[in-house]
Amino acid sequence: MRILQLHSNHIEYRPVEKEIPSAEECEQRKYRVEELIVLFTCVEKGDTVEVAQKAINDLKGYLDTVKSNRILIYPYAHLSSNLASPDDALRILKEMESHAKTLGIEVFRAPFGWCKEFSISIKGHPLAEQFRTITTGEKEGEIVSKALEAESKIKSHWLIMKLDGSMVPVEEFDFNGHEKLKIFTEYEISKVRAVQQVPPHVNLMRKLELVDYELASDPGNFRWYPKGRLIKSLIELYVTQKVIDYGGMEVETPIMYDLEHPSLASYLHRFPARQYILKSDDKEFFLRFSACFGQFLMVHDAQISYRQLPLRIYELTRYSFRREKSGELAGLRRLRGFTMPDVHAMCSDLEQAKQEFLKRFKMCVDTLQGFELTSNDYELAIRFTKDFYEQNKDFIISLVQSFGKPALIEMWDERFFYFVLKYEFNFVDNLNKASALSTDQIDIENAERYGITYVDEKGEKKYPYILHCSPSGAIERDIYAMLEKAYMEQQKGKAPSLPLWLSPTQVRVIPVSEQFFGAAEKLVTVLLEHEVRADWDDRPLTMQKKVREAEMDWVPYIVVIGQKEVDSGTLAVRDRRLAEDRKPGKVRTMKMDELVSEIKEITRGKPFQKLPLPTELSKRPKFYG
RNA sequence: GCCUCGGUGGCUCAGCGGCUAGAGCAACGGCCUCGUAAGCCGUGGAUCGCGGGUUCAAAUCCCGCCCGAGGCUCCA
Repeated sequence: MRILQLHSNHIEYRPVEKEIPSAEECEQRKYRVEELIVLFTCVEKGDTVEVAQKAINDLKGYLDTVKSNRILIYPYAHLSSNLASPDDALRILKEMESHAKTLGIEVFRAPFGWCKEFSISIKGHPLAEQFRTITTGEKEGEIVSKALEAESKIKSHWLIMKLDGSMVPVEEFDFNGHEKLKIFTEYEISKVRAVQQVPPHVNLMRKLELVDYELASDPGNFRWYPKGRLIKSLIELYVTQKVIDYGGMEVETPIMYDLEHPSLASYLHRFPARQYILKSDDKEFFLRFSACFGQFLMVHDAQISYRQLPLRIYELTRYSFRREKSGELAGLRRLRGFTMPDVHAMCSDLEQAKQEFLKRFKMCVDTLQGFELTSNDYELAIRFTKDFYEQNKDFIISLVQSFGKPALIEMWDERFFYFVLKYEFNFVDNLNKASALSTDQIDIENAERYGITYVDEKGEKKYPYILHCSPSGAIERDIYAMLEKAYMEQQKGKAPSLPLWLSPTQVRVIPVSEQFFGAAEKLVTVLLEHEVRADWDDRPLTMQKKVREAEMDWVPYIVVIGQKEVDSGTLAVRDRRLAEDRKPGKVRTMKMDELVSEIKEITRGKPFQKLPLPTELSKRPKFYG
């Protein structure tokens, strides 16, 4: 509903002729009303009785402000191109009239369905002219809940699957030795609560100058400082490399799609309230919430033979957008704009899908390993329909056995999502919150919806099974998990750190005094030539202070250079990994090539990029703190 | 979205109706030229989140909004 609302000295109007057959009966004379609010009102498609009442309720405050209690409801179709039917419009307008009367407002209503002439005199004060758009606010939510209503009735059975393949209800499982699985299970089922505290990774991401909130954007859209950008970029390269090794074909697709596109609409309307909508001319676009759209549309248009299956297609979205409710956003854990690797596999039949699924399961474990996250750091959840379980018991058991720890099971009596089987690796953080990292699912619905087919041996078109996998989960969330894990280590008295291949500075060189600036710079040059990220501290501070700051930057190797090193040709290397129990890192004596080959060995197989910051610390701005 | 808590120099925080709004860190200037987690002195820097209201007087009390966190909910 749209209302042009005018605080007027008076209005005069006269019905001239009927515009539609269903026009209201009325006296064809001149009407005049003094000292009132004129509501030029346009009823739009989908407006309900609730909208009518809300329009009047909202108006009440305005009437008090301008100290008036007289209104004229004037039907005015010209405010929208999405009109309700005349019958509906009249019904809504009458509802406004009667609702206003019950609130004690003096109401006039101009006849509906007439071509009218009018003249009006409007007051000049700042609040005199207003335009309002009224919706129920819950409108979209209602569509969602209706779509999901049937689904929410379907019962989930919560179980734990042990390594021998047996399943017990969660209440009967002995969680001794599986504390994190217990926390995760409780989080999934009952949502237990934690203390009030800023998530540790939020402080760390800012102190380390990686990422920060951007107040000028929508909440949940972050700014990335050089060090954070480097880390994110390295992870992006790393995950992409993993997927290409597995056989993924990397593509790139648009971030926005036509809201009215036929194959997108049905998928989309399941969750209509979570989109960013973008207007361009008179069209509306939504920002993608996953890579599915672009890839499915691309595969839809492709000629695919059974010989080419499984067909793996991959994109790393920068970004995917989900307009999560504001209360759900939390640091890097839950964002509105995030980076998501997404690899789909089209498989000919269930047998092929299962084999492929297993292969990808291993890829996921392997990918997280690169972040130094192992099965000790996350919990497996598997979700499936009862039917699927009955027919594929051994397969599901093999997943749990391959994982090596008991897993949380959610089993449904009936299928209500588009998938029959899904798993995630869930990270449990310092606040006992769980969030999914890697995930994969077997989708039996979307091939048909998107018209994705392949040609089988007999020359017939068939719908493939589609697997949806994110081997790492959102990149931001990987960083969240690493920072949260580092914080846990710190609580245990260890030095928190990032994996060496992700450390923005791998080697920090600290000259003992200005006399050794030249030597320090030379060391850095050599390290850079070997593709080691090195920098040196040329600021006018004491050496002790520089060591301290390097430690607070989580620099893995700190090399102090003075007369001794210049004379001996060796390096004094303070090794962060050797720090224990809040004691400073041990200093090792090493040759340059030993240090380089140690770093090369530890970072082998991982991507490398230069640090996008000056190598002299004095030339770096402080982005935070 | 709802409920609760918070927002004070770049950062962390103190002040919670009444002197010119403070401290530490950081920045800047100078001294110091240093051997593995904070050297010393000085200078500049604040529309107290934004808007409105109450009051002789508002960072402080009230209302609305914005941002963050926690809870509820949600997580394709």
